Amino acid sequence: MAYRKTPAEVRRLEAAREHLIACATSVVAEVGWSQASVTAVADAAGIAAGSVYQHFPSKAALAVEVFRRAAGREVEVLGEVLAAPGDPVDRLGRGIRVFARRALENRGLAHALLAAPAEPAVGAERLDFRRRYRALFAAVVREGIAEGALPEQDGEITAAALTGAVGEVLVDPLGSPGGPTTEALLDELTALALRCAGAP
Amino acid sequence: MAYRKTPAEVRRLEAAREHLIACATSVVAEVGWSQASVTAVADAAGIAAGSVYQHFPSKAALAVEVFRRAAGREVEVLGEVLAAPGDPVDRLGRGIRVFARRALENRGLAHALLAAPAEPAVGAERLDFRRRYRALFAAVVREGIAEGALPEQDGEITAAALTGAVGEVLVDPLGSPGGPTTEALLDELTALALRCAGAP
DNA sequence: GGAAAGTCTGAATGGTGGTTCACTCCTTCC
DNA sequence: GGAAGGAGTGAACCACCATTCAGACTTTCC
Repeated sequence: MAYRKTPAEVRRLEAAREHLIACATSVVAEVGWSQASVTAVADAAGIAAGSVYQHFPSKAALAVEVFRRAAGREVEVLGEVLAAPGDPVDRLGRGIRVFARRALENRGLAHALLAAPAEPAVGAERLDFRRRYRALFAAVVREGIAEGALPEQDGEITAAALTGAVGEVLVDPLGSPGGPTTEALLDELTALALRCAGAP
Repeated sequence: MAYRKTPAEVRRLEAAREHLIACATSVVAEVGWSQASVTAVADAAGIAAGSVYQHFPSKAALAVEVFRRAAGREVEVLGEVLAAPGDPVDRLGRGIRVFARRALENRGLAHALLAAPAEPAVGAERLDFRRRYRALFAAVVREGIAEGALPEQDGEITAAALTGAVGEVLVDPLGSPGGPTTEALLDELTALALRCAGAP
């Protein structure tokens, strides 16, 4: 064996991979999955198209990685807010607010995660993502019911509705033009979500 | 001029076009937009691929027509229910029920209209479709507010949320397997929607 | 320094699917 | 009946991308 990867070399490769993922994420957030060709992504990362295949076996694999990273961050943040100690209804409101604020702050990415047309592999990932969101919301709703703060209801359905409602409000051009300010939109959305769950 | 279209001929062409649209709609409902190739649609209609271009200038034009027809029917039905005379809150509940029931009865089509990946032209049509749905719901919500039956709120946002909520609950695999019955799901969804709008 | 073993490149390859077009078949009208 | 012109056909065409691969360039290790 005349070649063993030196730690520096390993780090360099790792960094290149991360850089590629980061650039791909930007491209996707800007132009959507369908326009994010291998060439476009490679160009953005400053490498040749062929080099993408040093890091990922296929375009789909890269896309899935991009999705997982971004979605994972979101789920994690939401999970922390919802799992904090305190009144379930308060936490639900704060969770909605965080979910919505983050989406509004990075609309492109939010759109990519929630709605933008994508290849099947990413679509499957997205289902999982929504399911995880749903599970988080459902848990808090159930807690609220147990405490008597929320009326009897199917937590799963309410959770799905919350995800859908926030997604719909955000994805469509409601928040951009002459519409309400971000803060007003967040207030309205939070109030709506609490009504939706049946909070007084 | 040695050829003027006879009425019978015109009717025959019209029928062929309608037949093509109907078959295309079925194909789309069954396999989604992305799998509905020109060849697949033509096969379903029993004509050659090239013949599609006798009726439509491009695949996108056919897709848009298919979408418009189906979406138009839905908007019309919902519009009738929501515009009926009577208590706004009642009408809202009935509207949600109709929206949801129709979607559950033809899941494939509902999925195609609401969520399935599609080419940009169809995507644009879909935005319009959702906007029309929103406008219908928003009008009823505003009526409810004016009558004092619903609390103060931004009708547009509530309407968007209702659309998103119903869509999310329906599109994802919530209603198919061991989940609740259709009727139970409809009840739950209606209750949720009314809570969402702030009905007592 | 130089051989071995990578990494990187980007033009060529291949598959997919919408669109075209030369041709056949059918309807109209004299 | 037959000329004129539209409708229908389906194989060929073409554009678009993901993917590959032979060669150029780099790094490792003796």
